[in-house]
Amino acid sequence: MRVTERKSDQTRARILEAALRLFRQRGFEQATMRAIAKEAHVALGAAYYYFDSKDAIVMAFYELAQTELAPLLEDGLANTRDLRERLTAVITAKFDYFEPNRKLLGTLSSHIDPQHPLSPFSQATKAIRETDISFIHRAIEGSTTKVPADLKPYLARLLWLYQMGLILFWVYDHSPKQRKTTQLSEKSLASVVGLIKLSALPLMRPLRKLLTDLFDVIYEDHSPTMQSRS
Amino acid sequence: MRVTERKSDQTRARILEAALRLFRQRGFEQATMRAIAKEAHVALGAAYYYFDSKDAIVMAFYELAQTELAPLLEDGLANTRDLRERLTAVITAKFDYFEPNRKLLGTLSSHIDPQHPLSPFSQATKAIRETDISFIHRAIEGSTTKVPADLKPYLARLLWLYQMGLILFWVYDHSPKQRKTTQLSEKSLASVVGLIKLSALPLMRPLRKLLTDLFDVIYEDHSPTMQSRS
DNA sequence: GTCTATATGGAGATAGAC
DNA sequence: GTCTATCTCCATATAGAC
Repeated sequence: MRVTERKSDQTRARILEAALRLFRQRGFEQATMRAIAKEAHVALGAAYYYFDSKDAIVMAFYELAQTELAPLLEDGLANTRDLRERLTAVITAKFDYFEPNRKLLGTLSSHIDPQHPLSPFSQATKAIRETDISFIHRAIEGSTTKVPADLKPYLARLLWLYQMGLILFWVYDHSPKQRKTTQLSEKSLASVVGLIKLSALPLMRPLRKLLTDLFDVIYEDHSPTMQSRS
Repeated sequence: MRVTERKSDQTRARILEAALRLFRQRGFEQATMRAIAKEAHVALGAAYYYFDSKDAIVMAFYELAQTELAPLLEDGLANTRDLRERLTAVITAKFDYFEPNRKLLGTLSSHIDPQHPLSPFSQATKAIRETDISFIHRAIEGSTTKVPADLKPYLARLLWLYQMGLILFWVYDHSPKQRKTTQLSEKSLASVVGLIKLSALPLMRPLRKLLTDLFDVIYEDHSPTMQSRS
């Protein structure tokens, strides 16, 4: 029996799909585990057999999204070497992919707290986050734009944060077809790329330093360090 | 009987205090209405007599905070005319005041969604928000720093957002005594004020335009407008 | 008007039979 | 693996005493 055909995998997938369907229709809180189980034609206990908790379903959604998104991001990066266009491709791919689940992402954005497992900044989502950042990294690396050496180690994370901000705005953007987000993306992206190019001027070194210093403070590790005695 | 002595006001206050105490001790979700009622030495029903819901208690906390914060902010603005110092005073006053409830603010920051009543961006908290912004406005107006005319209508809201960002960071800052936030505030505040002064150069006009344009997109009203025919 | 006692209904989660 | 039956806990509602 091939692994991909295992009945349990199908059931699991069915439950996940049912959950996503309900999340979309009625939102996260309204979609109770009972309703999800019913929608998937399994008993409540079965749903809990496959997913430890309701949050675990969300985690599975994150992982599924990353898997499905990867090739789309690949495609986006294949077509151009212009930095602005590359970043646009990455962001647009995400908007397109998440469009059906925009409202779900909305209620999930409640979890800003890095301590909460479902937060995009949490330990639990670290692998997903790092993969995501690596796409931004590649968008930069494969472009024709030259990035100053002192800025290089920071830029991908910086742009990732920027892009998370756009997504957050998008999630709560109630304008028709999220037109405001489109405008905001276009205008701000042009500025951002403009600033990156400007920042390459030798004159701008102090400003770059300022920025990277701020970033160092934010990411600085304050947790009690292990005494290593090699 | 003086209004301030009404027994019901005392009971109400006692419930609010009990709630805040529990919120601080165990966090928002763990502090159940039952526990709050017990802590306040009233029956569960009494708590609901004074507050329509658990969220209503939080709203009362917001309002209390604003009332108690106002004179502290006044003081902060009375001592200096330097813009950086004035902004620092406002932000520091808030950090100091909210220190005991930092974790509570943390769980409340879940409500980023402007649709949620408890969100700092919601309709329900608009009055509080506007008062808060007016303090930033006064910090700017009473300072010696000259603000370009085209930037003026935007600056208070812009700095308010910036300051909300700092508070958000502070709320999740687990470094000892929130030292990271202190560093971040100091460094970024100096830059911000520096940028404001720089932005006054005639040369910088296009950059100001860029910024205000972005801001217009964000705040632009997309809701169906009433046909007014006066 | 103020408050107690009790009820409702639904949530996430689990134990244990099949 | 999958089910049924059940647990526990909660926010909230209400009837009616004082």
